Amino acid sequence: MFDHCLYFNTAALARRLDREWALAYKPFGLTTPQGFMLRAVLARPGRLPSELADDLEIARPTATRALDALQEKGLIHRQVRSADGRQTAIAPTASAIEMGRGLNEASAEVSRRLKHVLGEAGFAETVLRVRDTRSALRA
Amino acid sequence: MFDHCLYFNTAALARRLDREWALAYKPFGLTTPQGFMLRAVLARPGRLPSELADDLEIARPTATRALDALQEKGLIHRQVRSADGRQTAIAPTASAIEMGRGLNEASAEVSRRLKHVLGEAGFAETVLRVRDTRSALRA
DNA sequence: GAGTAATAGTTGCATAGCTAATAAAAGGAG
DNA sequence: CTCCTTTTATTAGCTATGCAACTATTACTC
Repeated sequence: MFDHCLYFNTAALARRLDREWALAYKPFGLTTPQGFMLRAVLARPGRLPSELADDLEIARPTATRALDALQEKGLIHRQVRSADGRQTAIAPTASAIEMGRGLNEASAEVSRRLKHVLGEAGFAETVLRVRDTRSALRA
Repeated sequence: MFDHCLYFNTAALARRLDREWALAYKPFGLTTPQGFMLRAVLARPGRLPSELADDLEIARPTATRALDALQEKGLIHRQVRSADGRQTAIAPTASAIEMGRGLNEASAEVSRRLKHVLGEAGFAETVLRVRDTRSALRA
């Protein structure tokens, strides 16, 4: 019925992919968004919530909530910056750093599996089209 | 950071597109998912919640909630089927039918605008790639 | 330097989505 | 017929997301 609708197809695919990732991150006690947030923190420790929100293309309050969840699990901590008291640096805990390697391996495994199912070329082409579409709608 | 991740790009695009549709449906007092659900009901009155859930590729409980919202707004009503007491037929109210034309026009307008921004070919190609990816992950 | 504007983060409130559990009806086996 | 299974729909509980409003801090203006 909505076969030709970009929104419908995109949203349905996003839900489907979330299930893949959720399964991969479950052993770490993380949901999909939490897993991505933690990977972003691990990739560049000390960044601000607003920067992380930009990275993940989510609203700032959503980033706050994801960070709350990670803090609750003892995976990140917040440190108010002395230079500017409005800003808080987000750093991974030792426990998160330890988890990092496994998390990246699990992530790579999901990508591998998807590429296998979709074909290397099909996967790349789809990512490209979706990213281009996002860029075009940037405004 | 997640430029090559299919999930990240797809989920971000879905959120971006939701904003377009939300704007278009706002004058009708509907959210994006509610608008799509109502269009599905209007397209084929008398169907079951489970069939609508399949159409929209959402879980049955999610369909129940969307229908609750539409019923609350006086746009659909549920009728238990006499043939099988487990099933309920979903029908649009007169008010919903009246809204139907405007809703479809607003929907067409969104598609038109997106095609204009993305280019007719780019739009079609993206829809195709996303739909094919969904099919490939059907299993 | 006092008052105003801007900025970072958070909180409040609402919606959508899922899984698991429940209720009710129908179907099937004996 | 009675018990068990299957099916439809719903409810319960949780997470993610966004907008709007609020707080605290910094920056700017005069």
